Amino acid sequence: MEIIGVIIADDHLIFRKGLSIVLNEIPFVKLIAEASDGNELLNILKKRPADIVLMDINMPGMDGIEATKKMKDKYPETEVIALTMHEEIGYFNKMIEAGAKGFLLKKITKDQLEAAIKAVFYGETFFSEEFVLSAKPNKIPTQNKPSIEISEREKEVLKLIAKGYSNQEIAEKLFLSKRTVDGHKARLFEKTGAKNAPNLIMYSLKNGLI
Amino acid sequence: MEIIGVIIADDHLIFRKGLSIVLNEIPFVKLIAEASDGNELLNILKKRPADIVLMDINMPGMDGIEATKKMKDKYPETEVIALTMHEEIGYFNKMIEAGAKGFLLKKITKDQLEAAIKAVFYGETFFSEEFVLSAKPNKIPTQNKPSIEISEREKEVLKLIAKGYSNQEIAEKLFLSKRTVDGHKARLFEKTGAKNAPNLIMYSLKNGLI
DNA sequence: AGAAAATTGGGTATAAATACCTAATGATTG
DNA sequence: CAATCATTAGGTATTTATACCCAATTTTCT
Repeated sequence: MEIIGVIIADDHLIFRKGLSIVLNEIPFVKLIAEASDGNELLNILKKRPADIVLMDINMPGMDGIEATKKMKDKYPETEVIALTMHEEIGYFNKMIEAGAKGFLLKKITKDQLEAAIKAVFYGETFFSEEFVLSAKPNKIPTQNKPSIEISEREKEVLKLIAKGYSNQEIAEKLFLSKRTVDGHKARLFEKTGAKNAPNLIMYSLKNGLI
Repeated sequence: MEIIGVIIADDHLIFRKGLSIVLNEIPFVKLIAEASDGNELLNILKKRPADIVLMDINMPGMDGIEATKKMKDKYPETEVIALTMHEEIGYFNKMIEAGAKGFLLKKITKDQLEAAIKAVFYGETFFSEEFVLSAKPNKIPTQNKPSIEISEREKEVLKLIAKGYSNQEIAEKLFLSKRTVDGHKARLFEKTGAKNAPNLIMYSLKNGLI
C-alpha cells in the first residue's frame, strides 16, 4: 500500500499531539507536519506537498473554511478531512462547499480515523455517522444544495437579539428604523424556518450562525 | 521536588493521548493511569492512589461532576482539575461545588498545565483566565455562592420555549393555565437575569441549563 | 413542626413582536 | 443592461410577551 502523507492543522496543542500519536500508529500514514492555523498550513504546503490535511474548523487567524478554500485553489490534489468538536450542521455545509471530502468528530477512534484517511485518499468520502444522521442524506453525495446564508446585516441584528435587545433598541444601536429591524428579523425567520425569536436563537447557535 | 501522581479522566482518546504526551514532558509529573469515564476512574483509584485527577466534564456513563463528588467523598486528598472545551459558567460553578480546585480550557499550553498541577498540588487553586474574567471574581476564592438552580418544571418550560412554542402552546402541552407558564417564565428571567426570551435561550445554552 | 420554595392561577396594563401589505434605493452579477 | 438581492422603511392589525399586583396549595428542607 502507498504511503499517505498527512498534515494536521489545529490550533490546539494537546489535540495535535494526541492526533500525531494516533497517526503514527497507522502504518500507511506519514505525518508530514503540524500547523496551528490556516496561514501556517499554506506556508508548509509551499515546500512540502501532502495527500491529506486533517483540518480543524475553528482556528484563530485563518479558519478551516477559508484555509480549505485557498488550499483547494492552489493544491487541488490535496484532500481535506474536517475535524470538529460538535455536530454543527452550519459548519458542515460550509466545509463541504469549500471542498472537504471527509468530516469527523474529534472524539473519533483510531479505526475510524484510519478508515477516513484511506477512503478520502482513494477518492471516496467519509463522514462520522453523526453527520450522516443529522444532515439531509442527499447533501453528502451531491454537495450542491447551498447551506443557508445570512447577510452581514442580518447577522448583526441576530447578535443583538441574542444579547437581549428589543427591536427598538437594535434600531437605535444600528441607526435604523424599527421597521427595518422588523424586516431583517422577518427575513431571518423565513431563511431559518424559526417560529419566533427564542427559536431563532436556538437554531442559530445549533447551526453556527452566531 | 516531589513527584506528583496524575490520572487523566476523559472519554476522548485523541485528547487523552495528547495530554499524556504533554504530561510526560513535565519532569515532576508521573502519569499513573488513563480513565475514559467516571466509573473507570473510581475503579483505578481503588488500587492506585493519585494526587491529581485531570477531569473532563462531559463524559458518558458517569460525568465529571458526579465523578468529582464521589471521588472527593472517598479520597478527599486527591484533588481535581476540571477540563473543558468551552467557557461554560454553569458547569464551572457545579464543578467548583463538587470540589474541583482548578479549571482549565482544553486549548491550554504545556506551561499552563504545569503551573496548574503545581498550584493545586500545593493547596492553591488555578483557573484559566477565561474563567477569571467571565465568572464573578468572588466566586473563585470563596466558592460558596451557589450556581443558579432551575426547577424541573422551569426546565420543561425552558425547553419548550427553545423549541419555538408560545406561552399558550406550552400551557396546552403541559395542561396548565397560560398564566402559570407566564409565572414560570418570569421566574426564569429573575433567576438568570435575562431580559427577554431570546436572551434567556442564549443564557441557558451558555450555562448548560438545557 | 415550621420555614422556605415550588407550583399553581388570577387581574390588569403596557410594551413588544409578528403577520400581512407595499416599495424605493443601491450593489452585484450573469 | 437586465435581473436579482440586500437594505432600507412605511402602514395596519393582531397576537404575544412582559410587568406589576396578588394568593392558595403542595413539596421540600431544616
